[in-house]
Amino acid sequence: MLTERQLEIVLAVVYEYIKTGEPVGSRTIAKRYLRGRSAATIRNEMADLEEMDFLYQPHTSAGRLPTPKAFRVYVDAILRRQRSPGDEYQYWVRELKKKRDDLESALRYATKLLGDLTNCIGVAAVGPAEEAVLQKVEFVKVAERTALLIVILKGGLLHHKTMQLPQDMDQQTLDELSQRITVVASGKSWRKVRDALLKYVMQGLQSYAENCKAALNEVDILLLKDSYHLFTGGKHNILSLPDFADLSRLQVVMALLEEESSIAELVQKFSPDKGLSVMIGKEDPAFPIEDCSVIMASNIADGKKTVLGLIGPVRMDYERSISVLEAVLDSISTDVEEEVDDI
Amino acid sequence: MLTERQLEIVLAVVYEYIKTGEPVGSRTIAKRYLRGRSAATIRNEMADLEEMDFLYQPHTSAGRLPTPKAFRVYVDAILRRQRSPGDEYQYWVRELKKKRDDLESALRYATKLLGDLTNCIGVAAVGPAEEAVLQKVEFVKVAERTALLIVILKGGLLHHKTMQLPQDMDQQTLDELSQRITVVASGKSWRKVRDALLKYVMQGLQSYAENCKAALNEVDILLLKDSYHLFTGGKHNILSLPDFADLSRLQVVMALLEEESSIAELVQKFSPDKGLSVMIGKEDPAFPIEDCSVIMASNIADGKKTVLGLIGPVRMDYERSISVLEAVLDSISTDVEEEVDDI
DNA sequence: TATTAGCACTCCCACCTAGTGAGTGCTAAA
DNA sequence: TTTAGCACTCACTAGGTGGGAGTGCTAATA
Repeated sequence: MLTERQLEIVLAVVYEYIKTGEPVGSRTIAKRYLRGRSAATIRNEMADLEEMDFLYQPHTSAGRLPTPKAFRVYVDAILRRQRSPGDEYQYWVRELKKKRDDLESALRYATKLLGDLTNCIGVAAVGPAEEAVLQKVEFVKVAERTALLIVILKGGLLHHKTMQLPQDMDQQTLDELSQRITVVASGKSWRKVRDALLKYVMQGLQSYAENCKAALNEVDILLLKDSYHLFTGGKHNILSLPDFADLSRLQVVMALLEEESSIAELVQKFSPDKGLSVMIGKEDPAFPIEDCSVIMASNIADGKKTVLGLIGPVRMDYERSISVLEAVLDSISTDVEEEVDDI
Repeated sequence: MLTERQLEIVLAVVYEYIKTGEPVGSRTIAKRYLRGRSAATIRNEMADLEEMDFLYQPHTSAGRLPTPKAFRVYVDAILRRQRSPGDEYQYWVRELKKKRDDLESALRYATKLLGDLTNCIGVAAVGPAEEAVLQKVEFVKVAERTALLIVILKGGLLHHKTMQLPQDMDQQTLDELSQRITVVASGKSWRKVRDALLKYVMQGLQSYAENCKAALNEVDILLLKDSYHLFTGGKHNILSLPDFADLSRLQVVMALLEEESSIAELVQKFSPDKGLSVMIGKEDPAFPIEDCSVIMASNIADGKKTVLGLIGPVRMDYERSISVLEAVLDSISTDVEEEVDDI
């Protein structure tokens, strides 16, 4: 589809455009990237590339700008090649690792860091605690037919939720229920024990069958179906970018970011085994903003699916952004070992 | 200090400026606000008011703009007079009341609502649970000399925190400790029982005196000294305001908002018995942004100090903003009754 | 056939130049 | 004390100009 030389030109235009933000002329390319050829030759190639929708001119007598298609080619080239971890920002990443206390605050800090290091907006999302290992499950009665469900995960993480009970239940019976669940589930991941649990839990609590089912279901929701919790940081960074000098464009981006639902959709869609992915311009309908790119990567942290991302202008330094993102994600991620033990 | 007529002119200039955003001329004031007098008269008065630092001219041949001093006069006049609850936004406030589930999400929603209704940035902060009534206190061992402290408040609210124990302690002893604290504190506010608690808690746990002290201290921190948790919403609103057409100004505001610490300071300083207060321009050093005003009000919600605020341009519709803020705050606030019972 | 030098052409942009109008300060009269 | 009148100031706009970067096309060249 593209000749070797055309590819070279496309990559050069994108690279130069990312650096300067200005339309790139044939002379520049000839002088800095394809020294053997003259500007006229490049011009001919460029005219072809324009027909093929890799380049376009903002007006007749201007240089060329890359289209999203050209960015795609450029980013794919970066992703294909082996990336080396940059050094300048390693200090910050170590700093983050040092401060890493609970996941929430780590992510909050990470989004700021991501944003500041790349001049983009940092986003983070934690999903359900699918891989987490349980330590204790407890129900506390807080009102008639209302209980507070508390799940403590290994490492001291705590999840809780207020739930309605189909039948009223006194605290003693709730304790019995808590006890039964804890005995079986402790030291294992919920995903593995949930199916085997109901029969055992019901023993001695037959008259509360409905409650038992409801209780297990709520734990299910809490640990497996909990929606993603979002963080963003460094929003102010993009204000200084020339790409967003236009206020109306800025407003669209900010409004979308505050909406959260579209970001959540984006994260939801992004399955962790995808590694790292880059969306350019309006490639993904969930983030339909021209001139914005999204980079996302994910891993497991504290037993939870964790997605880290960057939102910035299409004209961003992808190379740097990607390696910052990878480094930060790496320093957030943890592997929690699970006790091997059956019911 | 100001004659009756001068005051009238100041209020008129502020009012007109808030409406139009343009410098206000003597003719406008004469025609719309002081019909008896001619423009020339108003001009003379205005020259005096300029000397007194209530008005200024952006350039020689322009109308007058109000200084922060003039805004102060205007706002004080509003605050002095009885305010009527507006009707147009009552629908949204009712909606908020309907959705009011847990305090966190209510505040999150409230900040959005505040922002959208007033075209400002909504902020909210919840402080320590000073007034809350306890239901249960529990310690769960999660590692060698590390325990998870869980405090359940009446109504099913939960606070938790990981703490270090001076001495190691097995779960059984931790249970004993939990039990002792719960028995005394349940049904009362922590503030009232904390001082009387230590002696009782130590009984039977003499050899763990250090741990007991540490444990009570941690509950103290969790319930009384916990720092404010901040929310902001509707940040995108100010992007469309002509007052922030200047990107650099916008950037300063956004950066400050993301910093959080200065907002926290602002909230911290604001003591709840102050009712409602308005800071104009750089009146408060904690929010040193020219052309920005802050309105804050606070109350108790779910036993916690709750501050609601608005950050917007100095040129905002104070009348509307104040009444929206009061209405939203009112719909968030709750009074929790406390059981009357002594140790 | 691919490449290149030359040249006319296009169009943005920065700069300048009135012209317009809203609003002022000052003065002198009511 | 108030007001009409008038000269003056200054931001804002529209229209005009020159320079420069970059193009497309053509014809000569390897």
